[in-house]
Amino acid sequence: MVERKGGPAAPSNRPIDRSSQQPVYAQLAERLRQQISAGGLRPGDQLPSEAMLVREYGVSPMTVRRAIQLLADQDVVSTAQGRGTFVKAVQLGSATFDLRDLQNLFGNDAATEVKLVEARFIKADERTARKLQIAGGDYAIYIRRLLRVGGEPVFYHRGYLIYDPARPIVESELEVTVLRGLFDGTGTTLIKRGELSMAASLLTPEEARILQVPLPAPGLLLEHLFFDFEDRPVSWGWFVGRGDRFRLRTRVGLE
Amino acid sequence: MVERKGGPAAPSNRPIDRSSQQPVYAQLAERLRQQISAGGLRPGDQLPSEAMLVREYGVSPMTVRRAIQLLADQDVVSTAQGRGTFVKAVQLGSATFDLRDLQNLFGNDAATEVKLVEARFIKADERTARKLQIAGGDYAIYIRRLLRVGGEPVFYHRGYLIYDPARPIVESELEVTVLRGLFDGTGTTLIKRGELSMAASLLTPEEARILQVPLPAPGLLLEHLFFDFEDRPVSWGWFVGRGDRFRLRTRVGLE
DNA sequence: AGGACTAACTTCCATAGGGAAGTATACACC
DNA sequence: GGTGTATACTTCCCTATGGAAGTTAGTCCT
Repeated sequence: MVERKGGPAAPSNRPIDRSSQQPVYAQLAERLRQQISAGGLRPGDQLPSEAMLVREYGVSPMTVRRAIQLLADQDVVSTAQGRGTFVKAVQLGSATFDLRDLQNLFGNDAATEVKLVEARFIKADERTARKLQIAGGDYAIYIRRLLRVGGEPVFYHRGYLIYDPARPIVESELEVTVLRGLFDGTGTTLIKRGELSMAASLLTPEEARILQVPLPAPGLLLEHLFFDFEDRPVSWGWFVGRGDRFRLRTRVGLE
Repeated sequence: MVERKGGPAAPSNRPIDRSSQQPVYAQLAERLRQQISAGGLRPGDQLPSEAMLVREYGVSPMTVRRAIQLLADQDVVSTAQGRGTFVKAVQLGSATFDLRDLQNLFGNDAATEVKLVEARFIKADERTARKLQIAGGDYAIYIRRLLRVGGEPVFYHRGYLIYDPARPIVESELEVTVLRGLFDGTGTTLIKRGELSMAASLLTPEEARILQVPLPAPGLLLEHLFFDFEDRPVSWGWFVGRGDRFRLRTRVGLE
């Protein structure tokens, strides 16, 4: 048997595939993730130091850092300067629900249709005026829209829009396609930021009628308030979805 | 007036502060973000190329890449090899609700208490057996817990735990403190991954009684299924929160 | 007019090395 | 026995450079 003269430990598995389409740093991150997933490294355990990984896999320090940073971004490991890199335990608190599932409702599928139920001028009541930062009694636009998938009502959307002839957004917001644009970013570019909140509610009689469910019924409420690039409110509204049909899913941990 | 012989455009603002605590790449990212936020760069616009930013700010290419990658991670810009880097429009679909708010309920505040309502053996019914991947009729552990903040009930948690003397997790799961550990990752390290889902529901009479609300009432339902490092189910359960008290918030866009 | 090729851009990847900043530990000293 | 100090380790940051890979626009040839 011939003694290796290389490092103290033999290269853990097969070496990195330099001809692969996948970048080296991604391959390295994948290796480490697999070691954790397979149980070779448990939560709290310290990973080999960057210098060791450099020797072990024969890659440059920056590449190793890049791989570890990737894992840190994904909450798989945590790093502490001067101490080392450690495997993170699963955190329920780090779970994130995103609205991409909801976005998929709009996507691709031609069976999705948005119907404009109503659009008219109203005088803003006290709450609406406060949200839109206009004077009470000023005019705003009130719109109601229904999102149907395969003929079935899924989402009911109501909102108030700023009415200001100097701001062109109103016109485009009335387009039924704008709903979809809001989700995938293809729509108007006049919005700088938005505040969202989600809660469970009881459907009002009107909501239940539109969504065609018997009362009492639960609804998932998604409220949104958008601002333009001058930080002025542009629109305020909310989606109401059937509680029994609507579910957000996510995962924590590995794989 | 003396003509500058440098680049075509003068250094946009003040130069990077090399003595700052904040790393150079972070400062650069912050500058670019501000330019976008102030409206100097609108959605769809192309950012200066990496080479130009290198000249403009007098930093190395890798540092520029780092800054841009940071913005790309945060969905502020998108990059396309060979074409350039562009400012992204606000996407509702990229919004993420995370449970950190919920985690804060447990944190620090001594006014938070977890009360163990019940814990006993049960024979798993068909649905529970399927979720936990055990035989129907096998024993499992059923626990009910109530989370109170400032004396008021906020969350009601029910769950089924695998009963297996060979697996030590059961003991620790019964500890009331484990709920908190699940959120911040300080608890048991035996969990490899989890599947979560969230929906709106009507409170059952039992839930309404425990949460002290009159019927009918909405509830926010958070279901969870955890697996150990052998990919076997460990626990299945769900949190029910008062719909009128419970709200997840988030933001999209800048600032 | 239409198609192949070239040149000039872009982002992306990886290397090699230097130094700053934080942490833990062994060891001499009082 | 405690206290400071030196040392070795860690992650972190930045530089400078070379080339791969993708896109776009123009030029030249047919």
